[in-house]
Amino acid sequence: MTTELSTEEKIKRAARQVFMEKGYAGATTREIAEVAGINIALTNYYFRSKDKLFDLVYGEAFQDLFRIIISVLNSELPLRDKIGQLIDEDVDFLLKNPDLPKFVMTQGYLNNENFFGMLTAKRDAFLNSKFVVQVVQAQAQGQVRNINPIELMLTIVSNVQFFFMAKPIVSRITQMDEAQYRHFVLQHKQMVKDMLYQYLFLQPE
Amino acid sequence: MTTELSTEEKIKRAARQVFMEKGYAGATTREIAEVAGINIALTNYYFRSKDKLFDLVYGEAFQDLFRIIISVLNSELPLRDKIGQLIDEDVDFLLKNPDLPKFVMTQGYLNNENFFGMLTAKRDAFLNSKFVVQVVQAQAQGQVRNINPIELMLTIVSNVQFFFMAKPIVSRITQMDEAQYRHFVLQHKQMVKDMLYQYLFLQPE
DNA sequence: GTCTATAGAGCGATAGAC
DNA sequence: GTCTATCGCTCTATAGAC
Repeated sequence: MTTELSTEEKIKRAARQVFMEKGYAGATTREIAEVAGINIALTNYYFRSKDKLFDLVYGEAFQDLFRIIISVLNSELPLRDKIGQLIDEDVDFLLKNPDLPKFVMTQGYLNNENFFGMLTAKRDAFLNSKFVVQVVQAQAQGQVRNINPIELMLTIVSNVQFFFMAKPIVSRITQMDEAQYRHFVLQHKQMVKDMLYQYLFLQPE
Repeated sequence: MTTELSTEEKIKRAARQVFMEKGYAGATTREIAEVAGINIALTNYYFRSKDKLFDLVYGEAFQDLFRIIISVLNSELPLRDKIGQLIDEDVDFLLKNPDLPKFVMTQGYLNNENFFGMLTAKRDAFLNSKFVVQVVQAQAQGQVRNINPIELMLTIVSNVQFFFMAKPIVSRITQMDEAQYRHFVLQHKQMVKDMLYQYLFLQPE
């Protein structure tokens, strides 16, 4: 039995759902209020405006993802396992927030100063992470192919996010239902890992 | 000297630009008319409604991409070169239509019957392509790793599209300007090729 | 805190003059 | 074909009662 949520929390959850589904322009405060089971006036009472509510929802989701990723980047795992776990965590997160990539890519949101500052901070956290040290060291020892760590990270993300962003189109083309698609994505993780390992880790001759 | 465009063509180009930039919900017929240098009434005179104009723009862009891809799939190239060319053509197309993936992924467009029919036709064209025959044959001969051709194609697309979809965020994180980002994407093509070749083509022992 | 009612702006679409 | 003017609608935001 779920405990009764505060009105504020109900609005935030409704906003997350509707914004993620429709994007900023496509979402309306009316629909958010309806989903939350309250009226429009209350959304503005708690969050001042549609803009501010959007910023909040968007910022929180992003923070969550980055927090997880950076904690993996700085974990004690060896490089190979760490790459595997980055893929696992990325998939897990997106299974819970399947519309986030769409949401992220769609919004002309990047002029927002708060968001820009956050991005810069995360970039620095990445560059100073244990992960980058591990990559550079392994490359110096000739164990790992010489690729820019940022390009590597982006390649990992690329191979995961795509299947969430393109889900509507891919699941139609492949005629998979919800459960089948989920299974496909989980299985695809292993292919991505195999591909990256095979490419990255150089065989001793 | 560009020859003078017809009003119809001016509207179509303006619509392409504005829809790709803002998405369906974010775009307004007023802005399209303004970009085209005409008034709102004319957009409706030529294209009846915002919906129909959107369908047209979206459909044409999609057709262009699929036409190129399918012609490569059925070309006479050996498998390795064909995969390379799929990557090249995909990148080339997206350099000319950088907002198409965003446009595609964003729109809750997939309920449209025309579009669904088109997708199904393209899926069949893929499954019946020379490319699929080549993959299956090479797999039967143990030259290529056993992966579903659709998953392979999606992986190729995934590794290209991402850098266009995520461009605003990636170019900010990496602090690259327009020219630098273009160079990065072009260079990244080779990494994707190397990665796929390394993974797919099995070494004879 | 929560509601109803509504102001004020912007939207898509069209009527009607030229 | 092209325009101006405007209708009717929906949106965000808020005023004001409870």
